[in-house]
Parts: sequence; C-alpha cells; structure tokens
Amino acid sequence: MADGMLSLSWNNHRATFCHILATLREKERYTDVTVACEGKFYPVHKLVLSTCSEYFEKIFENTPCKHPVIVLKDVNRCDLEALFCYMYEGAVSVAQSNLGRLIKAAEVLRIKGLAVPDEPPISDRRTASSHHHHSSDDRSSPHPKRRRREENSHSHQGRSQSSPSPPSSPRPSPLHDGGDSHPAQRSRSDSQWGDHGATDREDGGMDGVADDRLGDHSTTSHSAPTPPQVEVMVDETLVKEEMIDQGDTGQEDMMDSGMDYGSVGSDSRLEGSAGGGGEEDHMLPGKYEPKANPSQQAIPEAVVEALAGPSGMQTWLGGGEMPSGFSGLEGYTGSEGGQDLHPPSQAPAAHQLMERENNCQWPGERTRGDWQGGAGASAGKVHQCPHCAYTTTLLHNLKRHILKHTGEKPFACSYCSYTTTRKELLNEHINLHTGEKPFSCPYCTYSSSHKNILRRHMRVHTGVRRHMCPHCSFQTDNKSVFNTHFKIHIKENSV
DNA sequence: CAGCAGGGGGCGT
DNA sequence: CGCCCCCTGCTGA
Repeated sequence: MADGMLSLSWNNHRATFCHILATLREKERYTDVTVACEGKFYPVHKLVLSTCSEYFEKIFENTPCKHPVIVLKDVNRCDLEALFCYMYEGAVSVAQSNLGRLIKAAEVLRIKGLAVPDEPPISDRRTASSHHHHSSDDRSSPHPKRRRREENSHSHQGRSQSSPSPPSSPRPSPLHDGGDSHPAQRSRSDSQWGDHGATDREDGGMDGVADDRLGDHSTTSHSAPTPPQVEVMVDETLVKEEMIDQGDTGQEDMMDSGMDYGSVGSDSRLEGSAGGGGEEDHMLPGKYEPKANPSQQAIPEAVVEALAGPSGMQTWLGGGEMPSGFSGLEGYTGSEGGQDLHPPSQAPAAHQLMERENNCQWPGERTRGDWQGGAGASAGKVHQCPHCAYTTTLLHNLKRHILKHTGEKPFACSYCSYTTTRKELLNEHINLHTGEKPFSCPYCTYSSSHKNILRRHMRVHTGVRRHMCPHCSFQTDNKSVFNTHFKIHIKENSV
C-alpha cells in the first residue's frame, strides 16, 4: 500500500452482491439472455453465465446479438435450475440421487467449480481471498465434484432448499413455464414432454433423453464433454426492449447497467419494463387459455418469435467451438448476411417452445362467404409475381407467395427438420410433436391437430359433399374420385 | 377417411 | 405483419 492509501473494504460485498444478483434475476431485471430448456424459459444474465461457464462465455462471444435465446436440448430442466441457483448464489442443494445427473449437466455446460476447475483470476485473487463467507464458494477447486458432494452432504448456508427433492430454482420463472399448470389439458402432451407433474417421471422421461445424449458426448471426450445441443436465437421482442432501454443510456454492456447499483432503482424505463414482468407474473396460468390475450403470450411469443423469427433477427452461430447440435433455419441468411447456417437438428428437442393453443373456436367461425367475398380488401393495384403468373391485390400475399419461389422457409420446427414459410403452418406442425389436438368434433369424440382435418371430418356428420354429379345422385368429397366418376358420364355421352 | 403439407384470400393491428 | 380463414394435393390405412 502506498502511503496515505486506505483500503476500503466492503465487508458484506459478497453477500450483497449475490443477493442483488439473485434479486435481479428474480425480477428479471437486466436479463439479457434467455435460456430455454424443456419448455421453460429462464431469463438470466450473460455476465453471470459467462462468469461461471466458459462454455456460455464462448457462446456469447460468438453471439453479437443483444438478447440471444439459448436452447439447451440435452440438459434436464431441474438440473439447469439448480445450476442457475449455483451460479447466482454459489451454492445449491441437490438430492443425492440427482447429483450425478447434475454433475453431468455441469460438465456439459462446463460450470466452473462443479465440472471445471475455476482458476482464481490473478487480478482478483486479493478480492477473492478477502471474503470468505461462503465456504462452498471459494475459488480454486481442484476437485469440484468431490467438493460438490461435500457441499451436498451438509446443507450449506446459502439459500437452503428445504425440500430434498430435485432442486428447483428459487423462482423458476413460472411465467415462462412451458406449462406446469393445467395438467388436465396437458394430459396428452405430458407423455411427449416427459416432464412436469410426477417427479419420477421427470427423471425417467427427459432424463433418459438427456442421459443418452450425455452418454454420446462422453464417448467422444471424457475430460471435456461435448457441449449440449444448443440453439442460440435472437429474441426479437427483447431485443427491441433492450434497444429502447439502451437508447439514451448508451450502455452497450449489461455490466454497466446491471452492476451499477446506483442505477438499479433509478431508471424509470427499466422500472417500467420490470413492471411488465410483474404483469407477466399474473398470467402464468394462462398458458393454455384457448385464446390467450396478448400480454399472456408475451414471453412465449417472444421466444417463438425468436425461434422462428424473420430472417433479419436470426443470428446463427457459425463458430468453430460451437456445439455440433446447433440447429437453425435452413439456408436462411440474416440481415447481417453470410452467416454459416447449420442444417436443422434432427434430434428431438427436449424443450417446448410454441405449444400455443390454437384458436379453437370451431364452429362459429367466419362463413365462407365472408372470406371469399372479401370485405374491403381488394383496393386497386394488382401485384404480379416476378416468377410466375400469380397476381394479387395484396402485396402481403405476394411477398408470402414469393417465398415459394425462393425456397425461403424461415420457420423451423424445433423438434424435427421441418421448415416452412409460415408460422401458423409451423404451429400446426408442432401440434404433431406435442400431441396437441385442439380441434374437437362437436358430434363425436374425434379431435385433430389440424383444423382442416376436423373440418373435413365434420362432413361425415353433416353429410356435406362438395362434389355432386349433375348426371346422377353420386356425390363425394374427393375431387379425384369425382373426376373419375364424371369421366364415366363423359364416356357414356360420347358413345 | 384421416394425416399432413402447401398455398391463396383477407382482416386486424 | 400476424393470424385466421379456406381449399387442394398427396399419401396411406
């Protein structure tokens, strides 16, 4: 120390820091990355993630976007929540039985202190050694796993989880929940997701998948497990928000805003956005409302947007260190241009993204005349497709049509390699994966994942046949069958 | 007949 | 632009 220099030490810095971090996470304030896992969405902080994991750090390094969405496919949700708890608070309780799995997940994500030795930063060594409140959280940990077990055996002093059952984060963002609520409505999809509800099924279901993958990874490398399948996406909505937030602060780095205690409570705009989060809290059970109001869909929709958003918002990593499992949109070049896109993953995703309840307002929809007659739609100008003879009065329709020619399919299924040009088609397609069959026949127990299928099915009840033979009483729904039939009459007439 | 995918019209925001 | 409406085509049981 130089003469006259005083060392000012904030005794409770560490505890306060951790507490505020956890609070910020709870309030989802300054969160700048969303981690999606098994249908849940966890808004967290890049800073924390990259601090605790080189793996995440790498991802963020290679992800220039403001608010990426990282989809973890090979990590159990409970494990992830536990790891978040661990990262934010330096400690987490975990049941003995889940320890192995958790460690695996930690290895996969290269969580410092759990799976990766956390070398003490040279410059910070003084700081690190100066606070030793949490014995479980001191730097250098040559045997993270073992230390982990010790930590597990005697409940630590941190945020003690009273329940010995699978660790759950203090507040696993229920508003982003893939749908723990409404089990009745999820009866079908539960088997698909293999999560929620019974915990043992959780272990058996998702875990099987995760373990398989982990096993695969471990075959390739023991010391450094291959990172899990991850998708990183830009959350358009959140990006917008953030841009607004940063508009006048000029803060480029979340560190500045997020760690600036002085600004925590002073920024009214941030307060406002946090208030939005508060609102979202109220809507958590609304996930399966047949027609969720816009606010209810806020976050899921945001992520949906991110997952299957327009080209301009897609930022796919082409980095070398990135996991092989990156799946993305097919041949789609973002506005940044020239990203190296990976083919969509074939692996079944272990997450639930857009299980959006489709509009279920069967019967009582618009009559055919409504849409065919077209109210005040066609106003003047006719737009001609440059690739074919198609014309339309709506530029919007032309744009959509042109996608057919360009082969652009911006919307990718997160469960399979299916891609499509339209979001609603994707949503219908995803029903196939989720097992959702929102369209029920009012006459029988039949239900379908596609509204069109139901509509056609209804004809068996209503007896409506679209094709009626003018020559005889024959009628059918099938055009080709009708044509075949009609040819008979033509032949007869010609003979 | 059901399942699935693709496509066009048009309304609401 | 998102979403809803509807139709059509192909396939398979």
